[in-house]
Amino acid sequence: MTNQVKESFIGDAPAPAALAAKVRTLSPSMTRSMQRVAEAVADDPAGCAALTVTGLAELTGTSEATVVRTARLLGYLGYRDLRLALAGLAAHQESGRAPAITTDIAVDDPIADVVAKLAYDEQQTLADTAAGLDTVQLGAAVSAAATARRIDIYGAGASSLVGMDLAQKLLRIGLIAHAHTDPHLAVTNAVQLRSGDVAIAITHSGSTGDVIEPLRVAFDRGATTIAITGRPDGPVSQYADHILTTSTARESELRPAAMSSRTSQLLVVDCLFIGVAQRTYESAAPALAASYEALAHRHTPRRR
Amino acid sequence: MTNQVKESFIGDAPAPAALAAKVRTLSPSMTRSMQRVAEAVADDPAGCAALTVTGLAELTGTSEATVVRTARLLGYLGYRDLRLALAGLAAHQESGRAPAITTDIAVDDPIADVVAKLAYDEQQTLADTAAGLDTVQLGAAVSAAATARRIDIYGAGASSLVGMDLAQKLLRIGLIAHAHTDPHLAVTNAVQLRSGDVAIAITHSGSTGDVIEPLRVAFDRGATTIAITGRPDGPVSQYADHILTTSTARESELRPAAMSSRTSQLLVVDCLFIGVAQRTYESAAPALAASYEALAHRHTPRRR
DNA sequence: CCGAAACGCGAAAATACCTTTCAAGTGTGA
DNA sequence: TCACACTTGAAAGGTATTTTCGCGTTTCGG
Repeated sequence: MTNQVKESFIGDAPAPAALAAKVRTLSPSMTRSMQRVAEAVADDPAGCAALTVTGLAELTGTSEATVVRTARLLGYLGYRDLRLALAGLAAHQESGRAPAITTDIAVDDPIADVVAKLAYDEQQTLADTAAGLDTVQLGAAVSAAATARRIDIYGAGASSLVGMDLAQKLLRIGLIAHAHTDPHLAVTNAVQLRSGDVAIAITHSGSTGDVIEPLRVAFDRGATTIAITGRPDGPVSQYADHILTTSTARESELRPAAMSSRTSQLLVVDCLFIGVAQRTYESAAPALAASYEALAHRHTPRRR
Repeated sequence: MTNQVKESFIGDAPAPAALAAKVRTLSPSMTRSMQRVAEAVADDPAGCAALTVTGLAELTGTSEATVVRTARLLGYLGYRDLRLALAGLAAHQESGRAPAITTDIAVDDPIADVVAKLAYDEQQTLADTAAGLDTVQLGAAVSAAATARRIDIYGAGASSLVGMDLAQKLLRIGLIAHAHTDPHLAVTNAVQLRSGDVAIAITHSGSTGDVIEPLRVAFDRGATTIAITGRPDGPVSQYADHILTTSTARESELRPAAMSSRTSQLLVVDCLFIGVAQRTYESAAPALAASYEALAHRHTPRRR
């Protein structure tokens, strides 16, 4: 039995092009030696594809066991599987050579460079997120949200804004959505949830207690729970029926993780929203039109 | 001895994409069973890449030995080598069918296409924004904000979230910033502003009365005013000392302008923030570190 | 039509490769 | 300082691939 689908609960998408991104996402949860292996693989996929387990183990100064463990963590069945993916990736990058080297944003960068670097980084983040997003999970999340009686959203800090953004949009197409910012009220409200309701937790770190707690309660109450997180192996996933992974961009001193993760989260949220809007098109379209119409009156006429 | 170069006089190049052609060329010099194997490989490279020698042997009704012999004849070191090449080839042809990401998002697009299109659109928006952003205006805005006694931010609807995002970040580096959502309170507060203060209005349409009004008051009071808008010719610009232009992405029925403008606004806001952080690095760095430290304690430990 | 030689082919042995287990090493918190 | 949990590589255990070997078949000269 070669093709058994022994999918792992954590990372399961074979990830075609987004390997580098995946390495970055999972890197924090890796041990030192695993990181060495992952790094080698991300650095030179083509080269590694030519190596056997033993070869890669020697190259990275680790053992075969570690190599296999790393492959598993990255979502593959084993090293053999990873190697095949690597071969595919190598063929890919051979055709589309994109150098695009960007250095970190420095304190003394002129403003024009800041704009360019920031824009490039965010574009990269979007590409990574799109590539790494599990469409099956997303589809499931969309289905749940589209038919939900009510949707509760939890987020803290920067993520709370993403939650509000989602809530705003869902409300616009006539769904009952609410973004909670107060953790106490969130829990209090979560108790009211039951099967047929949907709870969405947004946390980059995957371990924000204030967000996990209401999700846990919702989960226990039988609601369908969704986690949007950059750490799919984090505690939040315990209570999530569907996990949507955001990508982790490089962060620097001037650009904390909270900031770069937002871009990724917003893309995921937008996808979720569009998906839901598609499913509920009959009611969504008129609702959108109506809200647009209502807003038009709040604009002052444009002077020419 | 695995890698002995027992060269075959006929074909020796690993043949990247021209596998089908090679099969046809070599076909006459193959025995019947080898032809069956070669045919299977040429027909469905991706499928074969997923099979082991044994699997492919069974599929073609031949033996492992024959499969290996065929691989050799095709110019590979063995079946393992062929399989890797096959994987690469499969990845290639997969990338061939792009989901026509330039078209609008349709109601019946599969979820995977939605993700691709959305990501592509947002990337485009970022590029446009970065290209169209006036760095002189941005520099001036940064200077004003970096030295401001206090910063008030106005936004309505989706833009209010962008305002909050900016306020959150400025607060994190020790500046006094406040994002107003209530138009009445915004005006009431704007009255307090004076020279040395900064007011920022965020409006995509450039004509949102609720946002223009407080900016006007601030302007009249002598504060430095900044407008972040997609319509630099709109009414809001009358009262803005510095205008930062966001780009307008294509909008469609499923994707209202409010949604696509957000990406652009956030990039501008990020640039503004980074600029300010650079200028106030001495105080910003420790403040960032402190807020990071404070948050660390709100994370539940990660289960391994 | 017959027999010998060459060839095609697959079963099974041999090998290389991958995976799992396990125990020793290492750091960490009480 | 001890106990505990986590890392890690060595080695055992399985699979997949390659090689060997010999049987059956075809071919061709007599």
